Amino acid sequence: MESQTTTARRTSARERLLAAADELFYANGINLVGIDRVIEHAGVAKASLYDCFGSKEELIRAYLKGRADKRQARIGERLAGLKTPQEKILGVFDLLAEIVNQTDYRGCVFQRASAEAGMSSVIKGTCDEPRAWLRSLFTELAQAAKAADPELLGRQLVFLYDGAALAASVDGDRNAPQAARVLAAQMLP
Amino acid sequence: MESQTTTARRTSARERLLAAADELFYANGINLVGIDRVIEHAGVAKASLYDCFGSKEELIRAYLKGRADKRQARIGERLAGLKTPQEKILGVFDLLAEIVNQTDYRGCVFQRASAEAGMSSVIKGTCDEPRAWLRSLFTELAQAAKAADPELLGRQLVFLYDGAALAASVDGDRNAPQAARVLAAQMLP
DNA sequence: CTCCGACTAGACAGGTCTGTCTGTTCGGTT
DNA sequence: AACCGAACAGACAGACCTGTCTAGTCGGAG
Repeated sequence: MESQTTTARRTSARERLLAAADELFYANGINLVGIDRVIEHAGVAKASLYDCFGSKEELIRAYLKGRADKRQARIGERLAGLKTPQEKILGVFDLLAEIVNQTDYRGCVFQRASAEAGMSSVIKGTCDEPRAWLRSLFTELAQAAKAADPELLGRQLVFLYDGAALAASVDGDRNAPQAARVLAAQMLP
Repeated sequence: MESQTTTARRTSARERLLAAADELFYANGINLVGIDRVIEHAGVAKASLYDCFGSKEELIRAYLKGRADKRQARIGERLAGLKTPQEKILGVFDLLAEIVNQTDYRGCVFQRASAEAGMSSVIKGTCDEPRAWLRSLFTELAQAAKAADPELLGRQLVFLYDGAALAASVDGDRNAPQAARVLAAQMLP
């Protein structure tokens, strides 16, 4: 109990910073949000940010990592309730359909961060991981579904996923994931 | 003849600025490139930039417009040499395959600018035009190919186009357009 | 020859950015 | 009671940003 308070205090600033960064970075883009806005929104001193993270880049990395873990977990949960690999593949698009219909949806985090990244290999690399993970997932499911060329099918499914996410945010086509799902269903063996 | 020199001088600064902006904005992102870098790279005085364009945002708009016109013309030329709508649709992916294999390819201009745009409706809107144009093109070709649902097919083709461009730049998958083309070919009636 | 319009060079203002540093408060531990 | 670690407030440095302004150059047109 006693050490909980200490822990609560220590993580408190960190978690509030992470929550504020998550909100502001996603809503406005990582380059257009300054440190001052983050700490103000988090209600935290600037020194606390640099004690916890050391740099803005590291805060961004933590933000991206958090998003990646969350997405991975969410997809995992969804797929656990589905049986065939075909259902699981389509389930990813169903999940995307739910996500893009959230009012504050602003596009895929990793697509946007990659576009904003400039030459920072740290951020680029952090974005690559969840992208590679999704591609692997699709490829493995394609293999389980006995696709003729699982590797090709996996890549094509990623095209559809990315394209639908982009259309939903940039073009405002909120039904894009459904349209992508229709095509995905036709591709499955 | 005499007025050509005057015109040459007037457009000279403008064109050098546009060329420099095109190069730097595309290579580094519109938000990470400052005015000073543009004018230095163009070999032009700062006042000339503000005489020609009035603001950085307008320079960005001109850069995007130039890219949009160029892409549109390039696709138009390519499609003029092809006969059936099916060939034309696949021709767009063939052209994309050539483009992403350029060594300095850094992804779709409009995808990236959209991601960087923040709340500037000017830039957002300028990105929307070429995107809408491509979607219309695909939809019309789908209609000409007597697709069951041309509107749906058009959107799905855009998903593939965007997804392939993204995979080529972000994931370094330079064969993405070919993989997208294979799928596009299967979709056509 | 004189004037005009395009261009140049560069100082400047006013703001924002990241990151550092000083000094203080305060709860929990020893 | 003394101490320590975490968080606080906020000034500060140094860089960079956009945009404005002054002052001068130069070629061609009237």
